[in-house]
Amino acid sequence: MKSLVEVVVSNNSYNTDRLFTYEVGDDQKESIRLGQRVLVPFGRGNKPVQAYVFKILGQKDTDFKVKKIIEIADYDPILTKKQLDMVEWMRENYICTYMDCINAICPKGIGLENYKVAVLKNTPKDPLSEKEEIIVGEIQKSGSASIEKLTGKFGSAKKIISALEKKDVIEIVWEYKKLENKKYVETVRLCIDYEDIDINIERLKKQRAHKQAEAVEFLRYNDECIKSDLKQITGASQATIKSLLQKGIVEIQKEEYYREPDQQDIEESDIALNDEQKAAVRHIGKGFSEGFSKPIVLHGVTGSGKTQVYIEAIEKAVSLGKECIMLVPEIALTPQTVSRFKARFGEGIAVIHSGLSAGEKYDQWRKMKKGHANVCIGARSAIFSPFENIGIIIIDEFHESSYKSEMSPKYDTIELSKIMCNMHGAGLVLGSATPSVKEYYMCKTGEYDIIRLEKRANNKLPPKIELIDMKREIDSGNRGIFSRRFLKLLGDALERKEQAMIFLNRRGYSNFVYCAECGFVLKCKRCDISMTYHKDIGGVKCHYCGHKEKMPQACPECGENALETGGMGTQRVVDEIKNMYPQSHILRMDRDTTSRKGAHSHIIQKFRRKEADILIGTQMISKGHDFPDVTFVGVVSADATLNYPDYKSSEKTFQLITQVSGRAGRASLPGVVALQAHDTTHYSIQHAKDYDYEGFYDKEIRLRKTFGYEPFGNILSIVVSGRNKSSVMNNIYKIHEGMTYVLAKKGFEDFSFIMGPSECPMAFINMKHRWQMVIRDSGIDIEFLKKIVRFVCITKRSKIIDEDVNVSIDINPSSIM
DNA sequence: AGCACGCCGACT
DNA sequence: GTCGGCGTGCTC
Repeated sequence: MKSLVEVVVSNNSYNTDRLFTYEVGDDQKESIRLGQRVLVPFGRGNKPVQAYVFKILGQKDTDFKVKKIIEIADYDPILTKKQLDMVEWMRENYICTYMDCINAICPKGIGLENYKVAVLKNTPKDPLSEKEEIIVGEIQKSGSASIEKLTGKFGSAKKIISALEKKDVIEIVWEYKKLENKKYVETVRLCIDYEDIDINIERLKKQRAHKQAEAVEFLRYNDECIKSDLKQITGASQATIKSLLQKGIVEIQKEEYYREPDQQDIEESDIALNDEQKAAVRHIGKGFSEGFSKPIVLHGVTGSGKTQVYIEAIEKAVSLGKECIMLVPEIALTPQTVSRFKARFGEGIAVIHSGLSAGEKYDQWRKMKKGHANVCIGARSAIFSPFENIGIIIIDEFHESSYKSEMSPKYDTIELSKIMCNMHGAGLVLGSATPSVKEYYMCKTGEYDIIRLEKRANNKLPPKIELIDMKREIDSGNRGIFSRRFLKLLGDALERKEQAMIFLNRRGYSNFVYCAECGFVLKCKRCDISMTYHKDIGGVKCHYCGHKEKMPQACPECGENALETGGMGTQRVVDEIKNMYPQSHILRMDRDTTSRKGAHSHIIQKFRRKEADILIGTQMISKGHDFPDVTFVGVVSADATLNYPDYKSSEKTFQLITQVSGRAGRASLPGVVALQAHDTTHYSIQHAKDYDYEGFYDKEIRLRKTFGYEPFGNILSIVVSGRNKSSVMNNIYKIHEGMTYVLAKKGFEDFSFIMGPSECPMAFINMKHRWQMVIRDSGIDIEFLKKIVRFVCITKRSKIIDEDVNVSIDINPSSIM
């Protein structure tokens, strides 16, 4: 009988994606716990690897040999018990490995470095060669030497080392080093009595230790000074402080320090709630006393003050001693929300988003883990906050596609939130002005609760939306980007010294470059995508792989000097507006102008301070920002996103128009929206124009039902990608074959629910060919389907699929391009 | 993944 | 006869 545990071993191999049994040593029995990180010998070479304790089996016997845990890596479990359950669930449902899930949940920066070292074993029986002597000497110097260093130092070390090993002179063993990315702040303080300070200073001066005397002088009035500050202010060096330390004059204290990512200006804004908001807070609050039975959708028009409702609900949870998670689409985009939360909850806030470095993320994680933060605000990965007792999870703008992960595991944050809430007995609030059709359907069927906020918080009417038919504009001779009405409304706003926003969901200057002579279109060398012209850099860029090139002088195909640009992007809009309104100050916000850290909030701040009249941008300008002086919003091409071969494109268009329109007239001034479109008859544009969510929903849900899309059915996509096209094709067919083989064995004859294999609509991206299979769950149980996909693509992966391709599995993908 | 084992060709 | 090339398969 041995004391046994089951662990998940940390390596990214599909072949080791299962639980392994290890023995717990007698000295470890006391401290072993679920979710802990341990170090285990693994494989034939007994290489030490990290592992995570998933099950504690207790006293058991096994019919196979077990190894012993080397050590417990950290006393406090990295994963909570609930997170372990979450890992199991994700692995099962998103068809991925244990480690895919653990990597998504755990912060980076707690790692392990492995290396082989040579140590001396026996004194040699026979005399050694000259080279062997050198190596042995090197090992002797410090008792052990890493193989890597030895081979780096001496070219032929590898051969000699193995010869020495064979002679039993040395032994190769594994060593490891724990990598910890903690930041400490060191504070210096005097540890002599106040009365003795002068005596000490005198003594130091006599010793001609002026720098030290100066430092002591400074500390007399500034006790507990941060070491780096002390150095900077008094000019003291490391040596100065060290000798003071040795003389026993000062002491240094190490404290854990949490890097605080962005020190935003914190603005206090305590707004009194209106009746609707109060009712919403009451409704949510009821859950804390009566229990939360179902998710709550908070459907509030833009500007209805949803954030204030969130704050009140979180306040309530905090006062009950519970923890809260507040999810936002992309935190870098909503600094205002963060600062409002910071104003209300102060130090107890942890902030997680993609702009943070690994170290900063780790710090925020520890802050929560240690209970120094009880509210986490962040992008989708904040759902993995290591809280033990969650009271409420809020997802703001929950319809946003950024809540679906792009990387394996391709999780759906809303789905995970539901599971988390069930485990913690917490409430789930989904807020949006434009709920996704799927979730709204759940409200209709009664699976979700719904609260409506129909009034804008300031009681203002929403801005009037004017729909402008660009076809008619062309017919009447205007071939420009902007209609006359658009320019009139923009000009009016500028004349009144108010601000304007212009939205176009495409960056760059123009989205394709073509030859007027032969019709050739410039495409990316790495992708099968047309290049976008960027006037500011005088070159073309590929928006899929980031590849940049100079703009060619002549057509690469026919050699004629006839290259022209077509289509438009934000840069061209800026150019044209600048031409028409030379006096106006224009800011552009898109991925090109915000790539630098902090550039995003810089632009926002500038526009808020009214240092510019017009803000031109993409998606980024559409959400969350509150600019009180914006009275005009222009949408250059409302139907641009409508023609994608994607079943969600209508929904996305409706949402985008509604969100953008909501930017106008948020304060006392009335707003107006100019909506330009070539196809003005489309239902998503028509309903968006009238703020008619219900009308849009009715139409959309009928279409979804007809075609069996969400929420009436599920889609599972398998994409194989790789550099070698024939290998990609070969492998997707092997997966297809593997699946149909298993299905046939289970009695299936009709495989019409599997579409493809076929080339992806975007068939070549970043030097990789892409082929896909799209599977619908009509006539087959989705859980059964997942099991088969797992068997073929994960369990039997190395038997079926070649090494040179990547397989990506996505359940209900947000797009099948 | 990463390592050991093992089977084969090129060399002392 | 032996060294080391990489193909194969296993990891508690």
